Formats: sequence, C-alpha cells, structure tokens
Amino acid sequence: MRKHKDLLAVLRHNRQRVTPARRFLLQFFIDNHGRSLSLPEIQTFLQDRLPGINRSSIYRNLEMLKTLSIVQELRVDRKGRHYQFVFERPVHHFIICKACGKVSKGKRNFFEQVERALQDIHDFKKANLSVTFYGFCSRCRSD
Amino acid sequence: MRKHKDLLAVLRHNRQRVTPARRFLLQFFIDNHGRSLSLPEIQTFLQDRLPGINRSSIYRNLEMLKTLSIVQELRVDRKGRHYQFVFERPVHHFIICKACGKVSKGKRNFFEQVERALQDIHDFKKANLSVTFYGFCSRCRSD
DNA sequence: CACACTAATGCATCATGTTGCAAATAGTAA
DNA sequence: TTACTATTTGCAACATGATGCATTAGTGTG
Repeated sequence: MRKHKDLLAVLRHNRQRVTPARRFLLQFFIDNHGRSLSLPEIQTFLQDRLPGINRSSIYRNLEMLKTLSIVQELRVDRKGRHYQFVFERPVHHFIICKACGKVSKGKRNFFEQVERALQDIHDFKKANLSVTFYGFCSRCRSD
Repeated sequence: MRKHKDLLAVLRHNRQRVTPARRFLLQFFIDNHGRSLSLPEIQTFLQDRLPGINRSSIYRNLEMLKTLSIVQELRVDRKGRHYQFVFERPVHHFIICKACGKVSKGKRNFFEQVERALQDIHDFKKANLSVTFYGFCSRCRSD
C-alpha cells in the first residue's frame, strides 16, 4: 500500500514539484483507494481546500499523475472520467458493468491471460497500464 | 461485406430515419472500410457535401451509428476520436501502437481468448463490442 | 537565508462535446 | 398527393477540456 510520503518521493524522483494542489490530490486518492473518483468529485474536493484553483491545474495534475502511473483514467460512460488510484503494483485491468455501473478490478489471473494473448498472438508487448472492459456482470444478467 | 442498402435497412429496422447526412456518412464509412476515420476527416467530408451541417448533428449521428453497432469509436490519443466501420461480424478488438500509431484489428483468436477469460475468470458475458489495447508493436520495439 | 533557475499556476482564449427547444423533414397512411 | 406524426436538424447556450504566455512559487546552491 503506497503512502503519501512515498508518492511525494515518486514526484520528486521525476522532477515534479510538490505543490499544495498535489499534496491534497494525493491524499484524496490515498484516502479513497478502494474506489475510483469522478472528476467532479475531485474538483469539488480541491476547490474546497484551495479556493480559486484553476480548472487547467486540475487537469494538468491529473494528467501528470497518469503519466507517472500513480492513477489510471477510466471512462465510466460517454461523459465523465473517473480516476483510480494505483495503490498496488502491478496494475490491473478494470471491468465495468454497463447495467449497474459497478467498477471491478480485474483479477491478476485475468490480467496475465490477456497480456499473454496479446503478446503471443499479436507480438505486442508490455502493452497497457490498464484496459477497461465494459460488459454485464452475473447479477445483472438473467441467463 | 456490408453494403449501403443493407445499412439503410438496419437504420429503418431500428426506426431511424434515413437523412442525407446519414446516407453520406454511411457511404463514407463503406468507401473507407479498411481504416478508421478521424472525427475531423468525417466533419470535413460531411461539411463538403452538406454545407452548414451542424456539429451536433454529426456527433449525434455518430453516436447513433455506435449504438447500432455500425461503427466503433476508438480513442487514438488523448485528443481525437476515430471511428471504425464494422464491416464484418463478429467485431474485433483493436490494438494501437503508441509509437507508430498503427491501428491493427485484433485477430479472431485473440478476441476469443479475451472474451473467454473475461467470462471464465470474472463471470462477465458478451462484454464488449470492442476493446482498444495500446502497446508497442514488434517493429517499434528494440528487444 | 537569499538567490537563481525552472516548473507550476492562473488567466484568457480557443477547441471540442452536450443539451433543450423550436423549426424542418422523413415516414406513413388516407 | 396531401396531411399527420414523430424524428432529426439547426441553433444557442452551456459544459468540458486544451493551450500559450506572463506571473508565481518550489527547489537546490552558495
């Protein structure tokens, strides 16, 4: 489980400066590591603590965290991105039920099978930080 | 291989009306079935033939074609969506090389393995029309 | 602690998507 | 053909996301 201090070290190691916005952002992700956070929810949180923070700063910081593989971006539906804290490595795929909206983390087993198939069949390697699958979970199916 | 006339039938069957914009759009996809079309390219094409056509009509029509599984939307990079005509069934996954940008259609074999893993391991079914994988193809790797 | 260097922020502006509503138009039946 | 109805379109307004640039503020050094 990754801690706030460790993450600040990751930033510094990548020549990224530790600003107030980034501290709050990381803390927010850590405190909610079990679930993915919607963009509005992140915005509200930050604007609460740093009144007047600019939209573009939020976008740019989330983009940066993505680049450093600290968070993953998911598209839950057409509008609305979510951000998932990568709190353990290696990262996983995500599976979203189109009916109930539940976001599940793909099992390691699944991740490995997909990666292996990608490499064996298509000669693609170390392809993804994550892939998001949309489907219907067993509870939302009648069959 | 799906023909213009067949696609119009699909529209009608789904109570979608056949408008000039939709005729042109479908023809454009058919004429370029080998590759995915960027949104700007689609816009230019339509605005050429239907001067004054509104942005929202284009978005709405592409959305409709997605819903009917006539096209698939791909995100090639952060900005910029592409649309891929589903010219044969069953549909496939797509694999995009982050280095050279090449869009490959996933092999049937790969598609099946992924779907099977998704079902066996996560009990998700008939999950996706398509999934897009990002990675590095053999030509862009040094190993 | 003060300074210099560079990266991050705010701001303004632009680009891209979305949405509600009135007007236009495709499908349908007489 | 005409008239009717429901869908699609254009439009306007809004929401979201991206970008160049001047200013501000972290960070390392002396």
